[in-house]
Amino acid sequence: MEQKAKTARQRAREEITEEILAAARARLTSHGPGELSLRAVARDVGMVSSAVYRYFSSRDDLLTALLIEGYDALGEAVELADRSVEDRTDIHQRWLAACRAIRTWSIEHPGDYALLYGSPVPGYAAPQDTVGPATRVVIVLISIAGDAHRAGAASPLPPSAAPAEAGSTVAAAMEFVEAHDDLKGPLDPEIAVRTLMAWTTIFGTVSFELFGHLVGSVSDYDAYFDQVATRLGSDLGII
Amino acid sequence: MEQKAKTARQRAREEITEEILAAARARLTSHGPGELSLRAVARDVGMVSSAVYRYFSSRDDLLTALLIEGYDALGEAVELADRSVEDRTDIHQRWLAACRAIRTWSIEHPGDYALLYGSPVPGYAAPQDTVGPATRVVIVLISIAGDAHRAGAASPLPPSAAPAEAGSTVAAAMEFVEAHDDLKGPLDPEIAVRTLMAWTTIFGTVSFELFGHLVGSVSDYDAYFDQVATRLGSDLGII
DNA sequence: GACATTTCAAGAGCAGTGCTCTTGTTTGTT
DNA sequence: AACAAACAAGAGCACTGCTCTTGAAATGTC
Repeated sequence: MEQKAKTARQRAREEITEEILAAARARLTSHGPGELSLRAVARDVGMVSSAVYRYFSSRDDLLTALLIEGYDALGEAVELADRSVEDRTDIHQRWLAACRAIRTWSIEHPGDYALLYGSPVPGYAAPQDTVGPATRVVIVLISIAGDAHRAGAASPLPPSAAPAEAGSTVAAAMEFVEAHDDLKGPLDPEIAVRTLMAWTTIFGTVSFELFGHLVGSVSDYDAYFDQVATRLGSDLGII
Repeated sequence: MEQKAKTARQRAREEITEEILAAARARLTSHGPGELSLRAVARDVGMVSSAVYRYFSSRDDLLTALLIEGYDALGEAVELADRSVEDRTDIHQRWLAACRAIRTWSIEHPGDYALLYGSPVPGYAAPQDTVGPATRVVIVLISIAGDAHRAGAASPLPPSAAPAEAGSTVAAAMEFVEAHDDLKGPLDPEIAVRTLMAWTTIFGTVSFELFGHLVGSVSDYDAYFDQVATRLGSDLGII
């Protein structure tokens, strides 16, 4: 029964916490993560800076909260994009939709993207709470690849010149996949390597686009990204 | 004749400029680019902060100088690695050496790497002076791919599901290559796309390793990188 | 050689930052 | 009503990038 009475203050706390996060998020899209000023977000929500420390024990703490929110938002966008393809056997469309969702979300949230996938603040180690949300994207990619191969897609062959021990280098990833409930069945080492590579290439492409490394090389970023995504799916043997 | 007299002061200027850059570079390796404090480097070289402004008109100016130095250092390391392969027809070794050089340099200079390929400071547009040094790495990769295909390597085929206009998306890159003196001959659009992709994947892999996104997925980073580099060369049709 | 000009280093100062500590007030519990 | 916990505000510390002013060198000119 004290829930309600308690909630009176707790609800205020949650609301203010949310207000702070919203203000921080708003500042994040215009400025970068490094420029996020705790005093500025405090002013935005009409507080004095020291009051914010009752809700977040440090600036890094605030960034961590934003980090988790960001990973979750991106993960949900990608999951939604995959789920939106009604014909679940249309691997090509599912793959393309997931890849495009990554890029679209990133372009729409450049500040968040820089926080998630840009250079981390030195001396700042992302706490364990972030790894769960952070894996949502790659889980979507892996499940698409897994569905494709369970449906009969041929596994890509390792190049003849490849160093021998392909599987052992990504053993951790394969363990993770097999321990994950939503991903059924074991994972071919070659597919594991290829999916990791594809994941890396997608985010490398988005990073290069957002950070300006493709200026002068790529003229049509939308078309280029589709070309990349298609080749990645082809190299994975799934489209 | 006044060169010597003038040089007395100018040489001191150059030396101090170099000292500042060295101190900044030293601080860069331990802390990140965002944390680079102009006042701290001033203290390191025994000056007061305001004196530094005689040598660099702003903090961004200092960062730009470090940016150019970094691109040049990385470019030179990669060029050297390629040149060190005596048998110029051994494309496999050249490709692997160049790829490994990128990773090795990046791991040895994480601060510089974050400056070059991490999230840029918002509102900071890299000036034109940086694009020359910045292209040195990709030029090495393109020249290796070009040598391979001139020596008879088969061009990779675009995937059957690929969107039609492959070449037009990377027309700018192809123009750049054809205008570049050290790169002889025109460039197959498919090779252009594939080389851009490989370049992206290499830096994506290094970024993911340095920024901690592969923790829990990859156990042996050296071996994993070699697996990636080999597959990239294979997808390019050059090894 | 004496004078004038430019270059340089230093200091003070401004507005901003993250963060801590103290003070007074509000809220919730007994 | 009394007490404890939670809270907002302010002052303050050490730091940042950057500007402006002051005084001292080094350089160029007569």
